[in-house]
Amino acid sequence: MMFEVASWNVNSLKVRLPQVLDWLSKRPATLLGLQELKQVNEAVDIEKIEQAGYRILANGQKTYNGVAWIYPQNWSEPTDVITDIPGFDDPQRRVLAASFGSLRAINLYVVNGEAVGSEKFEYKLAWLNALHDWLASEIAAHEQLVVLGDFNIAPEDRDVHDPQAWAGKVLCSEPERNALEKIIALGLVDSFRLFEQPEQSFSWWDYRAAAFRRNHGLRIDLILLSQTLAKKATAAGIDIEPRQWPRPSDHAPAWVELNQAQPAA
DNA sequence: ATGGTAGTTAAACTA
Repeated sequence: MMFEVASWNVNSLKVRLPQVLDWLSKRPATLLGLQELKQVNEAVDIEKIEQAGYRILANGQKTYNGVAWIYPQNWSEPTDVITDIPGFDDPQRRVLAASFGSLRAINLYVVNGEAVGSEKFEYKLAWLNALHDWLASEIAAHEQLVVLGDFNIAPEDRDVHDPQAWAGKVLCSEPERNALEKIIALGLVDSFRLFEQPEQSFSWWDYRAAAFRRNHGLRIDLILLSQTLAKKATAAGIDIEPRQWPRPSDHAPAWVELNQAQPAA
């Protein structure tokens, strides 16, 4: 009675949909959060997804951003869908919360932030601050909560291939890490660290400079669990195989296995 | 080495 929750920044769903369905074909009972769709909902190839036995709930945007849940066809329809941080005015599609039975699932594409001190960096911190306040109420309301996505923050130095080179830089800087710590301190657990992991485990590698071949990566794709769900986690990891496929996303999928009946299966 | 690559969209923007 297990299922899996996973997170994958696909950097264009149009390009990567075949890879997504290929990846899911080997792990059928999976709730998959996608980021960087780079397409509007109307452009998503729903037929291909349904042929593979899945459904999609999307919050898309043209060219940039966009998030979605892909869930098994035999699950009941998601409810209580939220597509924005409440009260935070933002034209960018970065948030998708939905309930699958008693499972509350929040999918995030956190602002990248460009460079410490930039305008986009200030937007990132404001966004994270608003996220924190919203998640406080979500955690209070839902015992079984998963918050996942591309956080664009490496939580600790062990999540960075060269901590000295990245020290103080965007994705690793203190203000970002503090904001993430504050969110986790609301009562969430980084599922990846519940289990022993290989050193130098990363989820994102720059396309440039042969970064993947040299494992010059960062772990910025996270699956955070509420205390109740953390107790049900039986394994977690990052699957680097799709990063080795032709024409890959620059991110690899992160996953966690939960010892629990599938929502409304 | 302030480079390099990838996606979208049509020269520039974002990552």
